[in-house]
Amino acid sequence: MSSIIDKKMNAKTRSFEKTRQTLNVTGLRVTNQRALIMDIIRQGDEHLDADEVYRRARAKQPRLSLSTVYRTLQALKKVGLVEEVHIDETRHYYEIKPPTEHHHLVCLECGRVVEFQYPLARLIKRKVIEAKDFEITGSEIRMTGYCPSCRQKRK
Amino acid sequence: MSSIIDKKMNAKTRSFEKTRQTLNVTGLRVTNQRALIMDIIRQGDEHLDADEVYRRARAKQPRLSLSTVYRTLQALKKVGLVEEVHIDETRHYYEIKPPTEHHHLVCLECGRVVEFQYPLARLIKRKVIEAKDFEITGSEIRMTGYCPSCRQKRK
DNA sequence: TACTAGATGCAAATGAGTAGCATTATTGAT
DNA sequence: ATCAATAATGCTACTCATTTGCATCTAGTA
Repeated sequence: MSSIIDKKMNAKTRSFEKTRQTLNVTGLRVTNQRALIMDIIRQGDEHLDADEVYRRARAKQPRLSLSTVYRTLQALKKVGLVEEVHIDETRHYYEIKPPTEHHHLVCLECGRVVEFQYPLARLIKRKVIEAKDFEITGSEIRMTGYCPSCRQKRK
Repeated sequence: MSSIIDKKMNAKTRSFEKTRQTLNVTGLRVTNQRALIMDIIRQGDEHLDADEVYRRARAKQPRLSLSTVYRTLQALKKVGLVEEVHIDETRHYYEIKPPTEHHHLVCLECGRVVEFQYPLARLIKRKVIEAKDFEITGSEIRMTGYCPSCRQKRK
């Protein structure tokens, strides 16, 4: 039975279904809005802010409201499915919680964001935990500077 | 002549004068408002947000406006005299640009902020520069977690 | 001392994020 | 499959940090 369904499903539907599965185990109710929002973040190659998620989501579900986007983002963050990143100071961005730790490098000129890997956790966490006796739940490195092409232009 | 003045000056006046000197070399005009604001940040042991700076400043100069605080903070940041730190997501905090690199550890429960030293620059910058060819101008680590006393309470 | 660009004060605007509340939809039990 | 309980949604109105426009003032300089 599910094989028939499988054959009918295109790539998009399948991704959507997978998202529903994922949501299901979190205890959150599985609504179309949530599945859609999460799907958008999963598909989104860049970091998306609430408004961009909203714009993309409305293309599919015009009645969806911005509050729902905000609330869903908070909910997904709380259950650990998405991560909130602080790339610039004016808004929050979201990405699917990544399996490998990475951080962000922001060009002050053009705003381009480059990710870089760095095992901050392993190196620093232990020291900080020992020294300050904190229980660490999250860590983020944000570096700012100028990307190659902008550096060129400035000269 | 200056010796007479020196004798008349109390600690506060002296700090204020020092601040004027500092401002003078930046090319920024030395106004009472700016000297006062910078002085407040210098004296402030904690991290201050714009509103707290405003409150403290008005005690001395009641006519000073909040816009001036914001504009001054931006100006001081631009010339590199103060640093903007992103401890929580709702507002910006400011501190005198420190000689030794340090970062912040925020308790998610009580909001307490603990600084910790870590030579991020030396360790990571080189790698990032090599790998991504960025020119790095600033870096910030923000770790979140639970401080000892809040951890206690949670149990 | 007079000029002038840069700084200030005030008030109004902006914009991200939140909250209240009536309506709707999901889920677990019947 | 139906239904009640309750979580989620869609509005709209709000909050609150930060910004902006503009008339006025003032520090630095000729």
